[in-house]
Formats: sequence, C-alpha cells, structure tokens
Amino acid sequence: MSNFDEMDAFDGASVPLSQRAMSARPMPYLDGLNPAQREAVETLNGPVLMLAGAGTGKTKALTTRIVHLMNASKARPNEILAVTFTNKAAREMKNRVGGMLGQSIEGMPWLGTFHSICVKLLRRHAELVGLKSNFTILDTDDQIRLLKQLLRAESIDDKRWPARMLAGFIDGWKNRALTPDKVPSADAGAYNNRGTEFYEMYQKRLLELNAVDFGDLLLHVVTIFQTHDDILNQYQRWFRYILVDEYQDTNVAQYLWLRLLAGGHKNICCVGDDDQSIYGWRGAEVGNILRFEKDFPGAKVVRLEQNYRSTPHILAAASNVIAGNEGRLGKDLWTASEEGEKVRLIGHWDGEEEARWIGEELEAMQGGARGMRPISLDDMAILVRASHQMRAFEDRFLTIGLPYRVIGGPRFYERMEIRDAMAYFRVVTSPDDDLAFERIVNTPKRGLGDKAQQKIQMAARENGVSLLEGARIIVDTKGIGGKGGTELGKLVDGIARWSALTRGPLMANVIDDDAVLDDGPTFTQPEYGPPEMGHVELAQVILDESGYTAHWQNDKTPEGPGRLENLKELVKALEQFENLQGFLEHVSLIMDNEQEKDEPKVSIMTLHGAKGLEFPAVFLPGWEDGLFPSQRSMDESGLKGLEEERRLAYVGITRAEELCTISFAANRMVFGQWQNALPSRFIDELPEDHVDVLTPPGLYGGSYGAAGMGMGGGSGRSDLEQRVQDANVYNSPGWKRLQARKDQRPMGQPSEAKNITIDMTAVSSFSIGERVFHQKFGYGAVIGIEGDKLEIEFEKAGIKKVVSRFVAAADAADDIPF
DNA sequence: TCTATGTCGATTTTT
DNA sequence: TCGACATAGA
Repeated sequence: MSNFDEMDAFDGASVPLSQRAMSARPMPYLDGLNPAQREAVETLNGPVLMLAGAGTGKTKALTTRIVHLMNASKARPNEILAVTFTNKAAREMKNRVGGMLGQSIEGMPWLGTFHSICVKLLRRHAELVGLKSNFTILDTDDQIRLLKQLLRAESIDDKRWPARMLAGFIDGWKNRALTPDKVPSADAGAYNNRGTEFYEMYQKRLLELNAVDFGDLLLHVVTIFQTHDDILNQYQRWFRYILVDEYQDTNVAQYLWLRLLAGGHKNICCVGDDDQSIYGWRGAEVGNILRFEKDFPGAKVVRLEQNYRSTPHILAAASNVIAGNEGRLGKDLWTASEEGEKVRLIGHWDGEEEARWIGEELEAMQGGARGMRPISLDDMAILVRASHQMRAFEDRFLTIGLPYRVIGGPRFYERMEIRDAMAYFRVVTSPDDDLAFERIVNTPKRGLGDKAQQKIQMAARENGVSLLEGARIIVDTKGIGGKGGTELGKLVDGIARWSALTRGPLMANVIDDDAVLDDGPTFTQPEYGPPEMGHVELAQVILDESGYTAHWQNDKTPEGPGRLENLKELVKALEQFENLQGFLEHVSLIMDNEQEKDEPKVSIMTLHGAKGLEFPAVFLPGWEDGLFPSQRSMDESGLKGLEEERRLAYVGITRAEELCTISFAANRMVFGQWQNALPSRFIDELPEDHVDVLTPPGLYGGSYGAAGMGMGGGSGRSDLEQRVQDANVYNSPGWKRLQARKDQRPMGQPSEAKNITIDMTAVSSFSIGERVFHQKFGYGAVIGIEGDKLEIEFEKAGIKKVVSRFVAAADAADDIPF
C-alpha cells in the first residue's frame, strides 16, 4: 500500500516545513474570499460544480482550493490532477499557487493542459496502443498533409473531396472518443461514404509513422483506460483530487477521460460557465456542464455571482442578451461597483467609417475624453467576430499611426519558416520522422522534385526503413544523378553530422515515480550525458549549413527580412530549454506566442481569442446580422448555432470593465462586393435603460447630410426603439441612393473633406523617389510627402498613405543581421 | 524542376 | 478582394 496517510509523505522539497506547520493553524488565505468562493474552496470531498460567471474570481477560487488541499494535508502536490485547456491558464494557475505558497512549486507534475497530461500518460503506456514511447505529435498542418498523401494514393479528387473536410470528420469522431470501429452508422455517409474507411487507413498510417495527432492524445489514453482496468485503477487511486477549468469547453473524449479518472473517489471539482461555451464547433459539449449533477450524483453546485470586473450597466447589458438563451443553468451576476457609463451603441455608414470613428475614439480616450480618466492603449481592445474584420482597423491605424497589436493572427510556431526550421530539428533529433524529412528535403530548393522524391520513397519502402535511410541508400547507390544527387548527399551527411552533435552518451535510466503506487509498475526515462555542442549553437549550425538561412537571405519578397527575424527569435527561444528534444516537445503542444510589450498598443482580436481577458475599454464592431451572429453558424447549426453566437456576444460584453462600445455598419465590403446589412438581432436584445445610442458623425453636417433621409437631424434620440427604426432606414430607398452615390466616388479618394495640416515638427526625413521598406506592405518608392505622412507606391501593395515612422529606408531593412 | 498564370472559395481555432 | 493551390509552359 502507499503511504498516503502518513504526514511524512510530504517530502521536504515540495512542501517546506513552514507550510506543514501552517496546516494546524487558521488558514489566512481563506480570508480574502467571499462566501460563495469560500464554499467552493472548502467543499473538498465529493463532486463539486463551481458555476463561475464572468469576472467572479474563478481562478482565485480554483488556486486557493489547490492550496487548501495541500495545506489541509488532503493530498500531496503530485496527487492533485488539475486540468486546463490552454497553456496560459496552466501557467497562471501554477504561478498563483506558487505565489500563495510563497515559493515555486515543483511538486505539481499533474497541473497542465488535457493534452500535455495525456502526452505524459501516453508516453508511459504507448505500447498498449501500438506506439513507441518516443512518438511524434503532429499538428493540424502535418495532419492535412498526411491525409492528402493518403487521398492522392487513392486517386481522390481533392477538389470535390478536400482533405480538410476529411480531417474535419476525423477530428469530430476523435472529439467524441470514437475509434474507427465505433463510428455510428449514422455517420456512414460521411465523406462520400468513405469517411470511416479513410479514418481507419489514417490511423494505421499514424501508427506506422509512430505519430499521433492532437485528437489521438485523448483518444488513446481513453482507450487505454477503458481496456486496462489495472492501469485505470492505479491512476484513480493516485489522483486523489481532480480539478477542471473551463468545464463547459470539454468534449466527449475529455469528459470520458475525467469520468474514468474520477470514478473511484469522485473528488472532482469542475469549474465553468455554461454561458461562455463558445467552442461547440470544435466539439465542446455544453451538455457536459448542464448534466453535471446527473453525471455525478450528490454533486454540490456553487454559484459565483459577484462580479468584480464590470460596471452595472455593462453587466445588465450582458445579462439581458444572454437571457435570450434557453436551457441555461442560470446565474444572477451582481456587482458592488459604481454606475459608470452606459453601454454605447453607434451605427455607421460603412466599415471604413466605423474604423475611422473607433480610431478617433481611441485617440480621444487616450487623452481622457468626456471627463474620463485617460486610458492607455494597452487597456483598450477591439473584439471582432471574424479575423477578416481586422484588416479595416489595421489599415486605418496604419494611416493614422496608432500603435496596435493583433492577437491571434498566424501564430509564431505556425509560420512557414518556423515550421521548416523545426522540421530540420525534428529530422536531426528523430531520424524516423518521415513527415519532417519530406518537408525539408527540397527546402531550400535542392533540385529534388517529385521524381527524385518518389525514388527515395521507393527505396525506403523496399527496405522497410525511414525516408532518411532510404535517401542514404539512394546516395550510396547513386540512384539520383546530377545536382540533385550531390545535394541529397550533402543533406544526408549533414543530418548525420548534426544528429551526432545533439546528445552525449546515454548515462542512465531515471525512474519516474509520479503517480506510481508502491504496488504498481515503474517507469523510466533515459538520461544522456552532456553533448559536445550547445543546442542553441547547434540549431544555428543546422540552419546555416543546410542553406536554409541563405535561402531567406536571398529572398526578395517583402517577407524575407521578417522571416529571418523570426528565425533569429526561434534560436533565441531555444535558450530556455535544455536540448532540442525538450524544445520540440514543448513546441508541439504550446503554440502560443508571447507578444513583446514595448509601447502601449490597442489590441485587436477575435471574440474567441478574448475569452478570459479583460480591458477597461472594449469596442465591439460589426454587429450586423449575418456577420454577427454569423450566417454560417446559423445555417449549419440552427438555433444551437445562434445560441452559441449569443454566448459570444455575452463573452464580448463581459470583457469590458468600464466602457463598452458596440457598433454596426450599414454597408460593408465583403469579398470585394458591397453588401448592406441590418443591425444585429443582438442589438435588439440590449436593455434600453443601460444603453446610450450615439449619433453617427457622418449623419449631420458631413458630406452625407441627414437631409432627405428621415433622420431628423440627429437630435439626441436615446430611445432604442427609435434607433431600431432608424437602423431599418438603412435599408430604405434613401439609403440605397446614398450608397449608390458613394460607390461612384473615385477610388482612393477620402470620403470626407479633410484639411491637411502639416506638422512641421514631424516632417519626415524621406525624399521623393526614395526606396523604402514597410513591415506590412514591403518595398516601395516614395511618391508624395505630406507632413509626416508619405504616399508610397509599393511594389506589391499598390499606392498607400502611411505615417513615416512605420517606414524604413530600404537599405536599412536590407541588412537585418542574422 | 522551377516559375508564371488562373481558378476557386472564403468563420471562429485553447492543443 | 485576396490568398492558396493547381496546372501549364520554360
């Protein structure tokens, strides 16, 4: 039996004596909690559902609960399983628990994301599902490429039946914990009736490659638990307490995983908010949280309803909108904070004007508008439904020189050059990684095209070895002649050389005893001696000697310098790891990129990306039916889809602390066509008493006067019903006429007459004709100067007006060092 | 084998 | 409109 019950079970390294002494005394960390939070923290045994509304201090309750568990000697740190969805959340929890304990905690090996914990479990038991413990983890991109290969081999027309679609089905099944043999007959028609067939082939291929995709991490572990009682039992006993963050976002596989693990003692505490479930399209089941009390009989439900984030007006607006959803668990958020400003609502002529207005608002608020305190750009955010809406803001902010940061765009580790570089590292650390080899074999161009690569494939298959080995055979037998042959030889030799440099000799197998009961088996991990060359230096050598660095140095596209910059950053990031393997392991699971925080910038992100964040001032543009709620969501998922959109609206509004501004435009350029739209139906759901309707600046006095539009000169109508009527006017003949007039406006001409003031202090140092470089638009020539604004004819992007501080002289950009 | 042109299609994306 | 991707020519 284990030594759970002895106090001595706490080893000195993870819980210091001072902590142990504390457990006998009152618990000061409980003092800062409100009654509900306190109840959630103190109900340690049995199932607990913590329903935590937006901004109600859920992380605080969760972390305090962990501290309390340890402090009350209920469990050792390594017997607590705490699961999150994002690495960010895991990191934050770790930091906060560490902070409360007054030291960093090394002893919580089981605090992490579903995926990272599954990797750990799967490495131990890999052989039970036909894998080796050093399996590689494929990301979405690898997954699609693999599927494309499969489909090509079956001569499937990937126009009609895209690999992406198949990947969607497979992910869907994996989310529901369905192995190929368990896919229900109702899904038999998927992917032209061949979905399950390909699913099976794909799984087989993954095993051959000793690889798993994200879905497999969960699925394999669930399979192991379901088929090996002894192993499940061991973990059930080991994890004495289980905590789950964002429970509303769990999918079926994750739900099963949790149920299996909690099946013994049932000490499971799930935290979530059904109103913030916005990942249904990714397989999340709101039903999991709605059903909690049935799944775990005797569950205690604690509601956290005191909101510490937003003003009453903002809360009221959010609550009113979300009230439109059926079947909620229901919460009444309240706050003790003072009134503040009402939620502001404003309609615009078009998306361009919306962006312009928001830009002006941002600038005004920086300086402290309407008697409000000045707000830093860091404290303001623009939250959009779909990422393509971001462009309008980027364009606008670029021209007025307003610093912004886009959060969530193409992530660092998803960029081409980073993925290429990592593929090199992968081949070097695990020579069997065929996908990585394939990626780099002709990158940079080595004269190895389809034919050459097929030869390598053949050689590998005939000899039953990896592609790298196959390539070596080709080289030895001179199977490929000319330039390609020589280059391949160089590459194969290079990989062998770099490989030899990655690790020192095998020193020992170290026993890993987290979650190993005394009567259970043991697990070991190899440990290597020091390598001859530091891994950071090695990485640089690999990139240089392979010709990859040179490839981008010779690149003439505007992206070239940026890509070199990214590679430099990648090498720098390596410093935080012990070796290349450790880095790759980390990266395959951690795809988030920390943005540098230099000068204050306004954040632009999607509503999804904003979950869990908060800002004093929030702008919610694009509230138009079809865009938000998204037409596609409603078409595909009907009422369910609409309700998820509504929850998205709820998430958006509740991100705001002090000021929330919702806006919509009557006209918007969609795929190069002008489209007009009605204001979002969610606007009708905003409570009048808590909303100020602002009058669009363009509607009076401006070049598109209110005359003839029945808008009555825009005298303060704060009555929402009136506004909705007004909004409908946007579809009236009068507006249509205006729209037509606007469309005739010559391209590039500003839609308002504006006096250009030349600020002599900011006159640019550029001259007409000078070649310049711009981060976003690339290279171009200056063709006009107005104060600090330059008119530039870009080679790729056409003519744009840009603030000079965003532009560098071209030769300066040319020698970005690497 | 590499580079230029055309066609198609287009949310949200924690890992 | 813009970008990704596929096919056609050099």
